[in-house]
Amino acid sequence: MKKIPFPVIQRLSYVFEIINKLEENGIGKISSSELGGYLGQTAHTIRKDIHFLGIAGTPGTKYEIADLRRLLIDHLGFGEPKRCCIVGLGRLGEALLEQLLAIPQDAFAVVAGFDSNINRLETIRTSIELFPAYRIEKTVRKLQIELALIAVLPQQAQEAADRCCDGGVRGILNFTPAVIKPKRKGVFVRAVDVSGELRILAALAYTSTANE
Amino acid sequence: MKKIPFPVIQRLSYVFEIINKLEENGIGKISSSELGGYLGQTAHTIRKDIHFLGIAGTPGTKYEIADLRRLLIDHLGFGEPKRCCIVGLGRLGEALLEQLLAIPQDAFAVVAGFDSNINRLETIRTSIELFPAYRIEKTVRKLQIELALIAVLPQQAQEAADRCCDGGVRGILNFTPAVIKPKRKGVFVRAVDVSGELRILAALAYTSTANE
DNA sequence: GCAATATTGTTATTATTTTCACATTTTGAT
DNA sequence: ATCAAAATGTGAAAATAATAACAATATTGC
Repeated sequence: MKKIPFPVIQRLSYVFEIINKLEENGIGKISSSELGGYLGQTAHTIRKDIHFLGIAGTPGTKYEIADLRRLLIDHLGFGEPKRCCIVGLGRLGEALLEQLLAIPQDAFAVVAGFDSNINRLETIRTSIELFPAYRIEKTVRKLQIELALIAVLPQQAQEAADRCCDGGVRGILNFTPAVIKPKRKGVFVRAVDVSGELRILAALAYTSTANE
Repeated sequence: MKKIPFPVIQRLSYVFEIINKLEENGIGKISSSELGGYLGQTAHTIRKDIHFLGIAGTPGTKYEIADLRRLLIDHLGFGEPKRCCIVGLGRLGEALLEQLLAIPQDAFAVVAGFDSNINRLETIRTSIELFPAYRIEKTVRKLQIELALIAVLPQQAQEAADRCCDGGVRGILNFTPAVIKPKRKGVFVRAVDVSGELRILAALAYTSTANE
């Protein structure tokens, strides 16, 4: 199987999100140009992307959403819900938990939360199981958690990530300003860097006007 | 002036963050390979990136951080602090506020917060000024706010963004799952899409093992 | 039935981005 | 002084990604 380039993975992930919503609304077919509209891309790009999954439709007809969905599940692993945990249940961690539980999606299941402050664990009311931080490794392994959201203090971010790696997660989403390096090979890290994003926005706005 | 490609802007934004931290620690020089280490990039890439800013150093010597800083300020507009506001002060908005105020940085100044719930405005204790949502446009204009963080409910995201656009912001950072389209030309939008990021992580992990 | 239209599959082209290679220059040790 | 090591500037090459072009196929309306 040929490796799928990252930008393609990015777009196809979004395509999956879109067709799921459309399917809920009872829509059964969609064209590459329609998808392009949702993504802000051309129909060419979409077709090329889909082509990485193999043949998905027949010329002259739109794509069957069910077929697309099946291909995306097979090639990108969007099958059974991925088990996630949230490490750090401060304001941010709680907000993330709320957001993820609010969206009715079968793609992700938040199955555990961790915090180093025991008192904190007792004050939070939620449907998921909560554990003290020292039990991250064992719990991650036991519950077969694949993805971890890190929302602790920046100073504790690397340690939290290390414990998740030890437990066997496959991906880490880092919400702290600290840089996290995966302890094991095969663990992917992505960062949600608020001030970094702001800086990029500022630079985009500046360079777009400075050029005139 | 030649247009700077987006990936370069992204990396240079990060470089700015790094050299600021180093400068605080009293470090005055840095090499392209050291910077590359921080960014997970090669020295070649870094040099090429810096080259978009013009000549920054002299062969044989490392880069003077002060010079780099000056160039980044001139070309990417990282000069005076950018004024920001947060729209939506639920758990997420409050967490963002906390995070931005906690990091001692002169790059961004959060100068206003908005929420449609008046009671909410009275219960939050913070150093910044708070306003009801209907005053977004006027306040943004009056305080010359350039960047807006949108943390409202998804259903209200587009409307909140529209008001910010009317007030004259230059960039919007969208924390809701909803897709926001800028009302005016010249306004940049970036999204912090948690489930999207999770999906990408899941796909990366899946494709990396499926290939073996 | 047939032409017109819309749609996908596929190849080719172009543009962009990354990587490499090397000349030039400074620093520092011997 | 001289040589080696390390660092930047810069142009070329390679890899990657986006865009375009077009052939093949189905649908629709008449």
